[in-house]
Amino acid sequence: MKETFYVTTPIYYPSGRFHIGTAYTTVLADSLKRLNKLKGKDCYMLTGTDEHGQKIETVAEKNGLKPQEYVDKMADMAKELWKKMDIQYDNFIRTTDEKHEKIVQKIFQIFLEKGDIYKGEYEGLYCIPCETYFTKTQLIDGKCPDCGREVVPMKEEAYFFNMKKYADKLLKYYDEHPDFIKPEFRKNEMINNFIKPGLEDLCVTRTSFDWGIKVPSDPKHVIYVWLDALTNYLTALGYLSDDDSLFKKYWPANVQVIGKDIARFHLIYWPIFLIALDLPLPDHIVVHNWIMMKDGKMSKSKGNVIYPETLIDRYGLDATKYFLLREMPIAQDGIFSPEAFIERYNFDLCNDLSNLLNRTVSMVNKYFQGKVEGYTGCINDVDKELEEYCKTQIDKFNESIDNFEIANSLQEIWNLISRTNKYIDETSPWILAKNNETGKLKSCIYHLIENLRKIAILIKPFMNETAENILNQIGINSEDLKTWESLNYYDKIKDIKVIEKGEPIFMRLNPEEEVEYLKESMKA
RNA sequence: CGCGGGGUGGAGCAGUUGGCAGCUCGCAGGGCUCAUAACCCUGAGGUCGUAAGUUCGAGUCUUACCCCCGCAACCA
Repeated sequence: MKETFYVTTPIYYPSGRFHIGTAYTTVLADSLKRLNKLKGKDCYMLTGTDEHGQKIETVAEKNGLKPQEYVDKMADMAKELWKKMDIQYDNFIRTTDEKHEKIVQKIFQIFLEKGDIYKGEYEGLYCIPCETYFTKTQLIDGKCPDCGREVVPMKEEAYFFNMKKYADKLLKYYDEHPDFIKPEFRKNEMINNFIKPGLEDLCVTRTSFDWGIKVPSDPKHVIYVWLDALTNYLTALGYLSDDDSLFKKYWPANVQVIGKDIARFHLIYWPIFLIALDLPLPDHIVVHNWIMMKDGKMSKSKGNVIYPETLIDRYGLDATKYFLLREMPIAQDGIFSPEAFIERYNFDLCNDLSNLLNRTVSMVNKYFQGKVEGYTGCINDVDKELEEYCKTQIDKFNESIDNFEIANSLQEIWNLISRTNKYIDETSPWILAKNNETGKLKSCIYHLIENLRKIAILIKPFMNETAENILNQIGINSEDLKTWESLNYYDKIKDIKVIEKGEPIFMRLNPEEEVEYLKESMKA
């Protein structure tokens, strides 16, 4: 049986239009799925929407809709965006799915019976008009961060999950699985800020609104966000349902991708729920940082919000994905700026990659009527060095990927692209042609084509269309020459014919015009 | 003294175990013509936040101080 790979995104809260950060998380997960699929694994990717809660109730009302009507609309919006972005998810879970709701109730009952959940009182600072609790640190000048009005101390009956009971087990797990949390400093953040000072129990129900899953044994309570939301990763696979074959096949998850805003919930509460359910924990939880703007956080009031559609519609999906994956380090905030986007596009995609393909295809046509017969070995040290460099870069790529450093792994691919461009100057094929040094010329062309083939395979998980385009232009049709495994050999291309007139896969953009365009679109 | 991350040529960043300070962009000069004002080469530019210490030798270790950022409990 094939090795399985289960990757998840968070379920997104559809209280508004998805911005580029949401797209980034999803692209990251999708890329990991595609990579592992290419490596031959049996993959399953989950995404979805988190549709309950106070805020949804409020936003729906503002739009003159019932909560269910509103979330139906938003789930469609999400699916449409993921379609546009060619996200290959296998399941889209909605927390309003009846199947999900039933299992959440079941899980709640299990915890209740085990004594992990108990009834208590939730106390906090409450904004009456907003019907929301806030903590002291959330307040702005001591007032409600949403509406600016006074908050009052309130309490209500609520159920709590006994987190304290599991704190030691969680620490032990962290300790025994150093790769569980990526990057590692997030783990220390959790330990120092929350666990070491003494974990507080988590409130898992509310009575102040009812757009949520009811507690079966006490229906005036609805299950509050985290127990409902986090368990989606299990319910989506049919955990505790009549058909749990997917769960048996794919659990535990290999990688769960999240943003830093929900780190605490995924790094503390989620593993504890799993421990309490006596289930194995995921291999890795990858916490990525945020996409910031030059002037700080994206916000509508600053007029600096960039939506994925803006970039995709004008520059294409692959360019958009490339920028996100290349520019956003996992462990630091990345910065989006129109200038940076256009620079990446022109330098990396046009000058380096597209140009390499273009000049190579042109030479094969010019010197050999578009034909490449086969491998003729290494004619000289330059060839040999190039082959070795290629191998090294693939190793480096793998190393970075294993650490979820996607930006670095792309960097390694681009180093290979640059090295290949340099190889053309080192071998000067136009001189070889002039001097009728056919043997050397053949070897040079073969090496260029072979490197392009490898480059295409390496970028395929991140830029599928571009990869296919490259392979098509250099005439690689055989599926055997498109596999991940085929990165291991150098000599298998035989009797291919490149496209007669290669179209540039990326065309240079006018920086001034495009920066202007992006700035305008961000204001709107 | 809450915990953690960081301060490296004009900008953005790499720098595993201490051993001649690198990358991308920008700038200056050159090369080539297969390709896109592209591609390739060379050069200028840094007392690696400040001060002291350990060491034959520190961006890399220790201590103190200055500055920036993240986290700090129910916010998806």
